[in-house]
Amino acid sequence: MVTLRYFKGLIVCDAYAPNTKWSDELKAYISYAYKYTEIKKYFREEGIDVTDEVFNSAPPFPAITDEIKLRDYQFEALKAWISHGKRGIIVLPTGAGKTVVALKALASLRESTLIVVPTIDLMHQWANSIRELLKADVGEIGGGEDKVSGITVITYDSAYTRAEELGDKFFFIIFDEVHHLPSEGYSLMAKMYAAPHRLGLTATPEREDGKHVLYPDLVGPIVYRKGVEDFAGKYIASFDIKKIYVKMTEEEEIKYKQLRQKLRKYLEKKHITLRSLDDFNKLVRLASKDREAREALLAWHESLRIAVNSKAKVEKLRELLKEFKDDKVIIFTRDTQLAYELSKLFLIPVVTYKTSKDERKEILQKFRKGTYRVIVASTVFDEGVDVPDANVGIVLGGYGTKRQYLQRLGRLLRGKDKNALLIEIITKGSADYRLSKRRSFST
DNA sequence: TTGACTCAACATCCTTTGCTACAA
DNA sequence: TTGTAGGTTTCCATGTTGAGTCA
Repeated sequence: MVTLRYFKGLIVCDAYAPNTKWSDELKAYISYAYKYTEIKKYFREEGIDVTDEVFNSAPPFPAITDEIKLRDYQFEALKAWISHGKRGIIVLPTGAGKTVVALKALASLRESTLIVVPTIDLMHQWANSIRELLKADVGEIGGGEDKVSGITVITYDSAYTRAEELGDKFFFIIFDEVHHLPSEGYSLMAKMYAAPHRLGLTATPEREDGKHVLYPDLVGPIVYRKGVEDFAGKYIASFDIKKIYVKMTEEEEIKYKQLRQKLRKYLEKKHITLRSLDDFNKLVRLASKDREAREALLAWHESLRIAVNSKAKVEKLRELLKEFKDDKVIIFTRDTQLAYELSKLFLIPVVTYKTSKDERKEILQKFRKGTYRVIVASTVFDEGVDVPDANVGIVLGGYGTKRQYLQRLGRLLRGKDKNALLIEIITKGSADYRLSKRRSFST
């Protein structure tokens, strides 16, 4: 006879099982809570009786009304997840209804559920969807709210700081925007919850740091995947992508070359070749001690800024704003400085992380109503913000990641009646061109 | 409750154009 | 002569968010 208990993010048992280790402090074998299912299965297979006290304090599942109708692909996704033992990740593009699939899973499981989301905005959005679609009572934790219920929505940060206390209260855990999960702190959090049933949702599972390989251990494998190209024109708007190339001014080009030269000289001197991210990090480490390295790195930053924010882009933008004078347009920049400059120059509202909550809300509302036709944003809208439909997006600058690119495109695809257009303005012969190539759609 | 602050965590950051020292 | 590793176990900048604190 073996007893399984939960203690502060750990499963505690009085006999050995694979994945456990002896704890002198607790005088028992322990493991991170997420190994709960495996441990229990092991004892069962060994013919050992198990007294399971792990979920003794789980809140009851509330009364719900389930009238959710799934589209074909949503049903397929759900089926795939169930057939993988109710563990795994569903990849669907923005606007294809990931939330609905998750709510259907929740409604069919009827187990106490925790939904983990990256922002407070998303927390409220999920809670509202649950109230509307399931007519259920819902708890919220984060952003000043603190109510645990049989269905609870929580921020990643709160899920992390309160993992010890909440890890034994939910059988089912949903990670929205699951690409956040593999980071150091959050992956530890995922291990401290005992929930045997796990569902991850994202449009963009791949991470720049390669840590997406951790998914199978933390959540389960990718069980269903569809991209934006599978749905364009059907469930989300059809779209076109247009690239416009511009050149730096003579002045910019001279400055750009000077800065690049500075970087190159330093790299040559130190026999460093920038071939991988590791090489780059080497330079960053050097810059913390070596003044010359720091200057070389600053030169790199500055050269990138010049290329990404070139004057020709602004002039091209002026033309485009005239051309699309009847459309709803979002302009995306890489840094806040350019966002504010464009706001001043074209007299359009701007949203960055410096914009107050109230002001942001007001701007988005007016954009939704049509009072504002054009808005400019830095990288704030890249994720988790419910941005009203626009049909034209103009990218002046961004990262070299597919994730950001897809997320920005996703901002335009919410409404399916209009054809969306994403225009990228790129500075030729510069680092900006390489960034654009890296994030480019056709891999 | 709010507002203004600070702090911590997370994400991005590369692709050019083969050196030097040391061990086997 | 040929092959291989080249730093320490953390972070040059900027952008973004959530949580916590204090008035």
